[in-house]
Amino acid sequence: MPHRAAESSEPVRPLSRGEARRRAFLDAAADAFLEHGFEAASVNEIVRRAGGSLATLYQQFGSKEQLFQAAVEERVSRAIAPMVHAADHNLPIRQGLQAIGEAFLGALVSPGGVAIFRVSIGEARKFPEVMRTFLLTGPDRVRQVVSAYLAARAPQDGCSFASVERAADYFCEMVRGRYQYRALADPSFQLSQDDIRVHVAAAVDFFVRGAGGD
Amino acid sequence: MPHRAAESSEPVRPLSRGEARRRAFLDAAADAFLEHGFEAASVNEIVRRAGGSLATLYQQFGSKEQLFQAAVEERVSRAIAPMVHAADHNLPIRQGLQAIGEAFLGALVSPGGVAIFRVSIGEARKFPEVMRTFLLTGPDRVRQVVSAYLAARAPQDGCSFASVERAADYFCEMVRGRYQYRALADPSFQLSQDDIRVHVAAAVDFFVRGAGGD
DNA sequence: ACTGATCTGTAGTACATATTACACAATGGT
DNA sequence: ACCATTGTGTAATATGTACTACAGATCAGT
Repeated sequence: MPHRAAESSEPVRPLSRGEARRRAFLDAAADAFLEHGFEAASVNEIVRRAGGSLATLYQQFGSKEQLFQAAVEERVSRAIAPMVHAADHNLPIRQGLQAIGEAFLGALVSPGGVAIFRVSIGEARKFPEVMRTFLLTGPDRVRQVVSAYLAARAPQDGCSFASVERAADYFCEMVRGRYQYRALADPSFQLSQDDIRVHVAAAVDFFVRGAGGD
Repeated sequence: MPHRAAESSEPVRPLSRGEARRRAFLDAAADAFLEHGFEAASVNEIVRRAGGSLATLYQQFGSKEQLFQAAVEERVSRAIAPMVHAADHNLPIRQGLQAIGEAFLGALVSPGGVAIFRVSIGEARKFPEVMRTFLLTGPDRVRQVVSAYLAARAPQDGCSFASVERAADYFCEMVRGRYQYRALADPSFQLSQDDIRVHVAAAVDFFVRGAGGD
């Protein structure tokens, strides 16, 4: 037994080399799965792109299913991070919602966001865990951010709601609007920063006036 | 050449027998594709369920792709029909929106609706036509119905909008809310008729008050 | 530089599945 | 009742792909 390693059940730091390969595999796998879906993506193709060896991949992940799960979940949680920082409780209601809404809609219609959405939903029956992760770290997290912001800021701006959670829900769905559908249907569909601003501003206006603000 | 058939290029009525087989194929195919997705569904399994013969299926549809397209598109357009009849321009705004909203949300979270949504989006990259059909006969159609209803009825109930189309968009998205996500994530998720009523009523309330009604 | 472990490259296995070929049975108009 | 057309059953082809086996290269710690 090693005398310097921690006596706990830690995996003894299989760090540098294996970890690098693992990262490369995960990245290539996420690309392939997000582009083609689970069934249509080929493991050999993933290895070819990642540069490693098929044997190593199977030693590290065990099966195509587990690789899919790991790759997509990692990509999901990474894509959401920037959105959380858009909430600033010191901004007045219209500006605050505008900032959150723009970050949200921008992520939704980005190619990466569309791909994640598509594959999470498309494979949800075979991989309920992936869908669960997507929901928890995606829509639910955003709703939570909006909800916290509304609770903290809405009263001093004259807005009130029967239920803050429901109001946050409504706001998120209004921002999504039809644009996510369009992006899902047409890969060439793009929203400029201006489009996003305008659409979010309209939603904020409808929302704030409905809640008694201004 | 037959002396009674039209001299045009009509397919000479291959009616009764072929049409019956065709229906059976389409139905079994839709079931399989909606359950497993395009890649994972097996043509042999479809034939086994439909009862016909593999050769006939290929003679009628040509390929798995074309079968998928025909089967899913037919199922899509059939699922939407009942929703259109929920719009009654003589009902006052709250009742009218309530009726449309209940029909909409009920269809969205029904097992069939969830399956159609999942497969349309999941296979949208490989089958953009299916996604297009889904959008046109589904969300777009509902928005159109809501939009027409609002334009016809909102003024006499004291509601006004900067843009009727956008307002219709918002209403539809508010009704969807988080429930469609939940249904997508959890196959056992169900909404009772009461749940639907309550959720739609809350959305109608928020929407009508935001638009200056009541 | 040496050694034990880990990664690499290639090739092979097992299996599933879309698609076709062909001989035979059922059908429907006359 | 006949006959051409169309559906049926089975089996074969061809291809792709997940996964494994194994010999050799590459690395990390001493």
